[in-house]
Amino acid sequence: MAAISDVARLAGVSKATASRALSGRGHVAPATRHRVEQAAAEIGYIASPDAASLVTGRTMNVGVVIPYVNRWFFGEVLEGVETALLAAGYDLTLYHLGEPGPERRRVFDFFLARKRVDAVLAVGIDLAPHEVESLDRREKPIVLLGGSGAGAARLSIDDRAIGQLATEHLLHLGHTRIAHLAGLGAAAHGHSVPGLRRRGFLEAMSAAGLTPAGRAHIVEAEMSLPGGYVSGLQLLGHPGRRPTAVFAASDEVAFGLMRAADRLGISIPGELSVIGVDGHEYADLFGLTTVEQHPAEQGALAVEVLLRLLGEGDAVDPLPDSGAPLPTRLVVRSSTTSAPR
Amino acid sequence: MAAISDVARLAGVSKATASRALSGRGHVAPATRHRVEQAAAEIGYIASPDAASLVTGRTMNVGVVIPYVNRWFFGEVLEGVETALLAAGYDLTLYHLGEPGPERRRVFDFFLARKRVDAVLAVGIDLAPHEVESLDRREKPIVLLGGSGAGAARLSIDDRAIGQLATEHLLHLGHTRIAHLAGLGAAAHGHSVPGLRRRGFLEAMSAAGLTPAGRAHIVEAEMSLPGGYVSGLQLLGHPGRRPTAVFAASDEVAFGLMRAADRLGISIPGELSVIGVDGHEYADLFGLTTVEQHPAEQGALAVEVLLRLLGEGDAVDPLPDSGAPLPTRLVVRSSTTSAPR
DNA sequence: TTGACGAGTGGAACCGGTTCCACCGCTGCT
DNA sequence: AGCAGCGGTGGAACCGGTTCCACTCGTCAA
Repeated sequence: MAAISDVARLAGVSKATASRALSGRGHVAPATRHRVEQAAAEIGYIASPDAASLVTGRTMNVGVVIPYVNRWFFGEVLEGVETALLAAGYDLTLYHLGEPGPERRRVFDFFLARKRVDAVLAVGIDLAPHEVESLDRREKPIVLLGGSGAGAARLSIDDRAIGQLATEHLLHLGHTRIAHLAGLGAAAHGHSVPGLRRRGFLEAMSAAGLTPAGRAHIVEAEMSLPGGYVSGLQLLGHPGRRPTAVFAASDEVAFGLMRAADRLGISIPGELSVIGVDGHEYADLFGLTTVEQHPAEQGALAVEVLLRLLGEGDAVDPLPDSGAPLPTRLVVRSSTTSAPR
Repeated sequence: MAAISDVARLAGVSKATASRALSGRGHVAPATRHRVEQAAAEIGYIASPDAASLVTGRTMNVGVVIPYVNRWFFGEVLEGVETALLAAGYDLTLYHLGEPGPERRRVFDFFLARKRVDAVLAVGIDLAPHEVESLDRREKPIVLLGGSGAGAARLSIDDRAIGQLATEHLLHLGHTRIAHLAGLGAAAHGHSVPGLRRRGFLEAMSAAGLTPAGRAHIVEAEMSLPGGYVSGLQLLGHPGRRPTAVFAASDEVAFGLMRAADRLGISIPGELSVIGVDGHEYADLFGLTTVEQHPAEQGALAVEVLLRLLGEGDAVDPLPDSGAPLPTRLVVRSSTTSAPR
């Protein structure tokens, strides 16, 4: 349709001047700028981002890699990221990485390697060294929110401290038979989110002189409500040595556990205290005690860091709290209470 | 980095031939093609999509406009859409439209109007005529999944029929005092999703010779779990003429209602039958009777239609069931039972 | 008065592909 | 034998911007 040369002709200036006037770079007399803007508006000129990208090398587009969109935490992050990017004039290209597989390789080698994104924001993903390097080589900044990957900027909460804090809350209430509904892979991957939360749990327990009753008191669950339900039934199914309190690796897992308790006729918090992690939007409704984090804000913050890396805005102000873990907060509700007797 | 001219030089051919060899368009001798591919692999050549877009006008990128990412239905659709687009080699640029506001205008006038997307897929959004027209003028196909917008290809379930079906299920069980937890705006916007479901409800009721007991038996709720809880308390709060069955406009609303019933000590299904709509992943766990739809499949189907409109693939095979409503299915679980006495 | 400098502008190269057109040589048909 | 037709290839234009460089003109300092 309308190209910048049309605008230039209509305004009686050269392409060069029209470009300067519209993009705001370089010197243009105010009167000229006005004429060009007028002309652009008149013919409904819209710049082609492709042409601009081709020559500047900047696409104004950020790739977001995320393992789930339908888990509360990730959906919330995505919303925060999208809003922040849009506000900065950036597009967001979404890559939903399922379980590690051949698809994943395709995303990194084909989609992200092309010159279509200026940077990559990975949420809750463990990046392999060659994946980081492949993006590094193309000088695309990477920001990690949670997850891991050597050599990339990284924001995250302190999952170990969270596990500790949640467990200590239960300990302070006098519980001693405390179980942990961990995320899948907690035992196998010590550095993963489930792994760190599990470690915090174990540290708090042993600091209190307690050892969880064997593997019966640490059960792994898929990090979802149904996962919590299934593993919850398993955990609570043996009436003999049933725990009086459970630290669930996420709120969704906790909801599933509560549902399982309900099904088994175990009252909460009377017979069982439950604490989760996340600050899920339903936590209040279900009276779930939890360690809150704020995924939408985290997403916005990650975008801020990313824009800094891209040299956007005044490079003067330093990164906000770079290095420090993101804020979390213990919120006590009705799902936890003192140990029975 | 490496440009196609480098590949061409290394392979000893012209840019033109290198381009043909790599893109697969036009005639190239097998031996030549092989030499070019070899050369491309050797220097790690990756084509610049910007340059290609500039000249072909095709971006291999689809804009997806969605009002929520953190509602189950929408998250599920998004996953389906993303997977299908990725498989076809397309990128997905996400635009999260909050409530109608100034942001929305910006998305349509600035982001979508540029030449960066080949087509737009709008999920659950009512497009204003000028929004459709603005995209039409730029010859960008639009596919609607749910929502409305004259002049665009549209896929949707039959929300009126669903309301009718759900209500009839309750009627068949002998209920007569049936309430409806409608979505926000159901009364005001008759053509919206909540509006159509409400209409189906009313039609089924009057076909059975019943009239809902005034406005006390149709309450509007935000289409979320907390929304269903709040409005559920309101609906069930008057013990006098409490309904024996409720048709909730979505599964999430139904979950909230069930939670409210729980809080009020009303047993389900003993004292109250509940039916929802969606086929939420938690429905099975909570024993919720529902009219299932399949958002991920719907998303994939919408992508298929979109690719057809873009002339992708063999244009021979016709649109799948174009015009016919998307499939839904009544799934009876333990939240509904015969009317008391 | 002269020269340096900066604002303001135009010409042209350039980004990295795709595609039109011309051309060559070979096959196969008349 | 002559020519149409096609496979195979290269040259060059082109997509729509941005930016380097050169140039002019006016101002201000030496």
